[in-house]
Amino acid sequence: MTASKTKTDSSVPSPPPQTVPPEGTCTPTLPGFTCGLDATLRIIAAKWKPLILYFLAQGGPYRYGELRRAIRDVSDKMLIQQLKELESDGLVKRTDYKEIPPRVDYSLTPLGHSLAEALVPLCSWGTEHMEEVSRVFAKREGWGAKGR
Amino acid sequence: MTASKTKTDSSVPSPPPQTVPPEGTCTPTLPGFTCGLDATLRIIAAKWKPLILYFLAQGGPYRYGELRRAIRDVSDKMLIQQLKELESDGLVKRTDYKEIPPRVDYSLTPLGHSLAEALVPLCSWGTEHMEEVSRVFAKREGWGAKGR
DNA sequence: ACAAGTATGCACCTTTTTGTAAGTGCCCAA
DNA sequence: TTGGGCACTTACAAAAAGGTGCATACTTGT
Repeated sequence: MTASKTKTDSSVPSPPPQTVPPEGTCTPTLPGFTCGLDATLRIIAAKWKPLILYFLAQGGPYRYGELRRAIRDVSDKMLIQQLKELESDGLVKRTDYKEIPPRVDYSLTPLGHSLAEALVPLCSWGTEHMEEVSRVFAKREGWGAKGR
Repeated sequence: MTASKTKTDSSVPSPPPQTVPPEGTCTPTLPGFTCGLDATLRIIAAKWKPLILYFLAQGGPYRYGELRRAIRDVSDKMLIQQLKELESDGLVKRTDYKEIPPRVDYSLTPLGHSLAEALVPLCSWGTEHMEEVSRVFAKREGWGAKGR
């Protein structure tokens, strides 16, 4: 077995050969998160969440249908589902006008805004390196059955 | 591009009801990506990739085993798999010393480095808002069967 | 000799995530 | 009446993603 289960550390002979290297930069402040990045990822790691946040960040509040059309290829189910999670995580605010033909809109909370801002560099990176990125994808798709 | 919805307008009632709103900020330069963020996500959206990049970014090159121990809970399969993808995507460089007991190490390419830097804000966000984040998780887990 | 560590490969299987299609209640326009 | 839009909801797949465990080839420590 490889060392997965932290069995009893019965390591006797030469136990600390290499210590887990970087320990400073990431603050393991709270239980469960290895570092800030880890914490962040657990909140936005979903296919459409970053896009939703980013979209909401750049326009004012959006109505459900607008978002739906703006974010290409997202389905109702996914959009609603992720909006709900974002809402219950305190990143997005949902406003229901309780009107007869339904009218609802979504906007960012301050927390959501701050996260959206943290996403900006990623967006820039993608824009700046888009050629490389698309080359990568050409490779993946072109080569078909192997890479991934 | 704040509030305008392309209403250039058609006073004509029917056909173009609402156009996809924000079209400026994200540069839809290349086919397939709706914006830079989209492109970036397609490259790093995997459970361990951001963590791998981030780790590699803060120490020099790491040997396979070190990474394995450093990134808690990752399995051999996943680590290797994602390292390979990162390698073939040009973000990570693998150096095989071809020694008898295998010895290999991984480091970031310049491209990988730039991406890792774009991840810094996310890491900071997580660190800064870790309390909120863990509250969110307490809710999710505590409430069990409903939320998510 | 035997266990353990090194860096992977591979087959098999479970869990998560995402997608598809259809349906709801209500209103307006043709 | 039919059709469409609005904002969702639900049941049922399909597809990823992730995990476990065994194997390799070789060395070193016990």
